[in-house]
Amino acid sequence: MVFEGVCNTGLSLGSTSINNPENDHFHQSHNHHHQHKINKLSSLKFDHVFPSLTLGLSSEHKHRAPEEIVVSKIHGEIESIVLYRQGSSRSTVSSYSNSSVKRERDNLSAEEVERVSSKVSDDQDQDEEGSARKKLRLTKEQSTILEDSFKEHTTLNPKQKQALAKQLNLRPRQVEVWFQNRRARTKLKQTEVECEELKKCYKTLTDENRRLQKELQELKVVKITAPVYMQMPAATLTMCPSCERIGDGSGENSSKSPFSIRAKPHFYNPFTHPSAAC
DNA sequence: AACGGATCTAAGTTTACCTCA
DNA sequence: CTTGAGGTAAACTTAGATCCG
Repeated sequence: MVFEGVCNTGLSLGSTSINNPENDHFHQSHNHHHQHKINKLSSLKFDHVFPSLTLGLSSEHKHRAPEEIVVSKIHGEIESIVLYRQGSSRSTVSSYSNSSVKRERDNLSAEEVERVSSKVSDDQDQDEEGSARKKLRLTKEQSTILEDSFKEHTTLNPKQKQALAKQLNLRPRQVEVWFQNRRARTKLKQTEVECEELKKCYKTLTDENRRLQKELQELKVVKITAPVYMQMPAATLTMCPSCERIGDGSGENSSKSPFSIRAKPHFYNPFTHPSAAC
């Protein structure tokens, strides 16, 4: 085990050396101050990213215009109303999921899910005026496509967002929110990994400290029984684990005496050197 | 150069929904 | 079958940074 590898977790949020599979994606967008420029560049190639991904939706759904309202009927009753609105950063929820339908959701095709799970109150104005917000649950297909997209790039430029929203039959705002939350989850996961590394580091250091304390006690006993050490301050006696010399940490004449005295307190790195206790 | 609006993101919070005991 | 707790994720809010006219 190498000390630096354990403790250099880079827990500075966004500047880490942990080898996390998601890390690269995260750092691709770390410097978001430059993201506007990056987005402008990356938008040029976005059309090649998902050349053939579909949700199995009808062409009319795929190319639905913003603000279009689709009403589906099942057994003669209005079963769902799907709104596609744009331009509202304070998006009100435009879909409602029937609880009896949700459990079946993942077994349905995207089209079926859209038909049966997206519902809205009769009065959209009421919805916007503060009725309980309803939460859309993404289908497996939608989640998969979003995840794939996230692997390609952790942030989206407007063009990418628009294209993805169209592909998924979601509002661009929903795609945007998903990416925001996804980045947050990635970062949280990364932080948890780093936390675990720090715990390991702490435990190793604690163990080593305990071992060194024990060694110190033993050396104090040696000092008492061996008069040759009497002139050295007991509390600063140390033993180099590699050459097994004893020093007092005061500085001079360290190289020639078998009882070396170091200029500076020596920090023994247990991760890069074999333990003296072993 | 300074200013203000538009836009984006991170961070934190709220809340709908789901699972499970 | 119902219920409450806890977890998850979608949606929201806020603050700060950057760009651009």
